[in-house]
Amino acid sequence: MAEDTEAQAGTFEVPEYDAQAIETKWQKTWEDEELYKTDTDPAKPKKYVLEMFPYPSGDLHMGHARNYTIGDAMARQARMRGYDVLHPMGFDAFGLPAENAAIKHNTQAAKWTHQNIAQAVKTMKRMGFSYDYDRMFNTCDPEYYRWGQWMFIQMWKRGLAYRATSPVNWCPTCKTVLANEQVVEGRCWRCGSVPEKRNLSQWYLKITDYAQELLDDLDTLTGWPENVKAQQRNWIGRSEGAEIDFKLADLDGVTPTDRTITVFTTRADTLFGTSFMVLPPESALAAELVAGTQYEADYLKLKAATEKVSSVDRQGSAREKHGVFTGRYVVNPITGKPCPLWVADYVLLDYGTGAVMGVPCGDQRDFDFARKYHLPIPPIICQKDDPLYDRLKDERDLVVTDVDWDQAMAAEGYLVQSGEFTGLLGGKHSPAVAAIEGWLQEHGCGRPKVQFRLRDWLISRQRYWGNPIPMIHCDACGDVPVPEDQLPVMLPEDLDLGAGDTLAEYAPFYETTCPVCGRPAKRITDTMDTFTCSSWYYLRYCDPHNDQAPFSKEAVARWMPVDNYIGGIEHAILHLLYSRFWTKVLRDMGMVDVDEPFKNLLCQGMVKDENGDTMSKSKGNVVPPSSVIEPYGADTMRLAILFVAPPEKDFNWDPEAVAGANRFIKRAWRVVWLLAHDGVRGEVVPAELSKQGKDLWRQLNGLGIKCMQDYDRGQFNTAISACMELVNAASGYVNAPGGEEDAALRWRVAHDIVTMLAPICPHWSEELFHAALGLAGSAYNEPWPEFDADEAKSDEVEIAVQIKGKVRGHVMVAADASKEELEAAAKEAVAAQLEGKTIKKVIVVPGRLVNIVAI
RNA sequence: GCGGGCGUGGCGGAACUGGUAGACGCGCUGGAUUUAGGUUCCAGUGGGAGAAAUCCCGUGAAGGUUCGAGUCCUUUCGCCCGCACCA
Repeated sequence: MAEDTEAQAGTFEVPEYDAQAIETKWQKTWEDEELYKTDTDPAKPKKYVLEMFPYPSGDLHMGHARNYTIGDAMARQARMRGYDVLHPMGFDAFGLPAENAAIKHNTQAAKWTHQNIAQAVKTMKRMGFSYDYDRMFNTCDPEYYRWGQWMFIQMWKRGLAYRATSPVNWCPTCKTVLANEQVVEGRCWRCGSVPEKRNLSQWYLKITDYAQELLDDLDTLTGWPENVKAQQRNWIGRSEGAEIDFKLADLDGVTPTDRTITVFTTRADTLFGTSFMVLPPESALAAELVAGTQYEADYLKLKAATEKVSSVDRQGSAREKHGVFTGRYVVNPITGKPCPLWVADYVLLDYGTGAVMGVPCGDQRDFDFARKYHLPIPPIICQKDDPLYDRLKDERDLVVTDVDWDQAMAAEGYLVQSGEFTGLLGGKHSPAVAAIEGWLQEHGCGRPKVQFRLRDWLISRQRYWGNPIPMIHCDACGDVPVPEDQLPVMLPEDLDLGAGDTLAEYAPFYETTCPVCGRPAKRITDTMDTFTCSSWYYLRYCDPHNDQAPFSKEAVARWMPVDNYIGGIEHAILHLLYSRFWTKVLRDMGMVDVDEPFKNLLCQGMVKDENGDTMSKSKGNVVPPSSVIEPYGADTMRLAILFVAPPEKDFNWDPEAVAGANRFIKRAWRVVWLLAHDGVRGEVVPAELSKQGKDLWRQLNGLGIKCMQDYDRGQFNTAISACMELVNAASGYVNAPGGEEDAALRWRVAHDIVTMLAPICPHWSEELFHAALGLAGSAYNEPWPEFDADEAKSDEVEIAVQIKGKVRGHVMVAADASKEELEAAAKEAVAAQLEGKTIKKVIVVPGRLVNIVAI
């Protein structure tokens, strides 16, 4: 009988691995059978796996391929592990590139967009991604953007959407305003132009209402990478301090008036050191105070100069500060002394109160400014070992002119010349801060204040290809929302962008009547930032065909939050912060029950070229996915991408690594065929296996468990390496197989290899599942194999014998040896080296090592 | 300046809660198959010494805790990323 088996194995010819034929065949079958339709079995636990949807600017690139391969492996694995899986895909279809392409090629933005989408979908299908295409939508579909408009109106009703006039970032190239988040390193996030400051009437969403919660809830996001959370904390920029009221002095420069100017500071402890106050050039108050005075001309010059200097130049130059005196004074509330009121370009209008108390001793910027304009630098903080401390600690109001500093004092130190507070320890959150804030509050001229760096989200864009803001401006009634039964405000698709048509000048769009008074009125022609569209798309996937509401509460309750969200780090602030905000707003509207939309976040690393440079069309170093799919197939591509590095790390494209992945897939193909052809489906009885069969069985269980744990951790590279080890072991077995007694084992190992690799190489697995294993149905629906940790243990293990922590030998012992037996065996193994030494202590770690402490 | 992360062979990377550092792969070396190249298969591959058993050194550097440290603590050097005149 055994002879027969061997003879068969010898003559059996393994079919060739033809990736192209296999992949096209199964892709068609999967589509015909709707294999990836979302499960709806409430008895099962759910898993929502989502990859950040793409902007359809052309075909998919390597970054997309990596992103979606990671998500697909997660989704497939979850399904096989018994989860009800939601794994959708769609397109973030509004945006400037489509509009620019339409202008350039004299076509329509919609047409260009849909062509790109068609191509991208084709590539997604070619990659074998398991999306539920029935749930696919594009944000430019009226059925989708309708609800974005509806949500805007709900926010408007709640006071979370508003219109305001203020200095905004205007990109001269994109011809639209930008949100703060979209000005990256002082430049437009999309085109790199330096935005201008313009004073415009724009629409905002009140994200600042949620600043504290957005910050606090970051602590609950244990499944998010630290750097993303850090970036968001940074961006929200919470800072604890105090507001302090200074009275504006009368024209005599001494007598306090009724007008106050309030500053924000985190360093109330340095109040005694305030020698001037600064307003920003844009300040309306400053303009008013200098109007008609001798100081006005200089002020206007500074204001004009500041407007001209871009934010990039402001950072790039040596940061020289410019200022002018206003001719007026303010009164320091704690000393009663007058301080000159200046205007300077280093103060920001929109942070804090837009006014700063100048403390040159404690702040480098104030110090630089004081030096340049010869303002006093009163010492109010120093170290106890500084001779200055002894000189000043008991004196009051000493004018010190002989200090020889070239920079402000260290942030922490002891107060001097600070009245009753002299001697207290000063610094951020110091006793001195608390004491002086207490004094201010008691005297009614100050109060604690929490300040955020985060500004409201500017969402209006002066562009065509976006979701129209559903508002109407009526001269009589003001801004009124479009009635909800008239939604969506349809974006007209017959504009001739090539000829310069814009929404603002397109009468058929903007001409309307006021829904309140019925008189002629004008539609708002701004569209919404595309990030509004991507702020809730993950909710729509839960219920994509709903035409009564954006989604049903039940559907969202079933699937949210997203369990695994995968995408690029470039959205660390923009999309991920906006989506968190949007979710919280919808929660407060009673539409969703979750506080946070994304439970686990994975920011995949970049795919760079062979030299470590980012791939780009202009550099000509782009490796398109097709260059791998065509010669090797999608499965090799997927395997290579996941194996070469952990998902969150950048990696350099390496053709050798791809060839290696292809080598493995072919080797595994052969091994599976040989095992399966010679195996029989049935229960493995470990006790009856051949010797080499027992070894293989043990390894199967051990590696199966390791592989599963690695999948759970999202460590695909090591999950694959476990599969490789198993294939290596099986390959060794095939070269010297056991007999009939191993038939069930052979089949089982073949089956498990196919199953364990199914999330990564789905076509390869599906083909073997049917052709080699002779099974019906789909490998995608195959339950994950069960492994037994006990079966992974061998009877004997090799343990290390250490002397004082250094490995000095190895010894084979029974796996279930007692500590005493281990110790005895270890001592024997290194007896020679223990000679003449005294054993102080022996540490026994069963299954691993024995450490003998001997001197 | 503030915040986050990372330093392991020739390379990508393993080592999950301290327990035999370098799994797995790439590359390289030798061998088999082949007319040859390629493919495939077998063996080897951190550095140093040695014929070998074996020994010494090794996770950016220096200290520390521990029977034992890539892993924990302190200091330090280097690199990457984010924010930045935010008061």
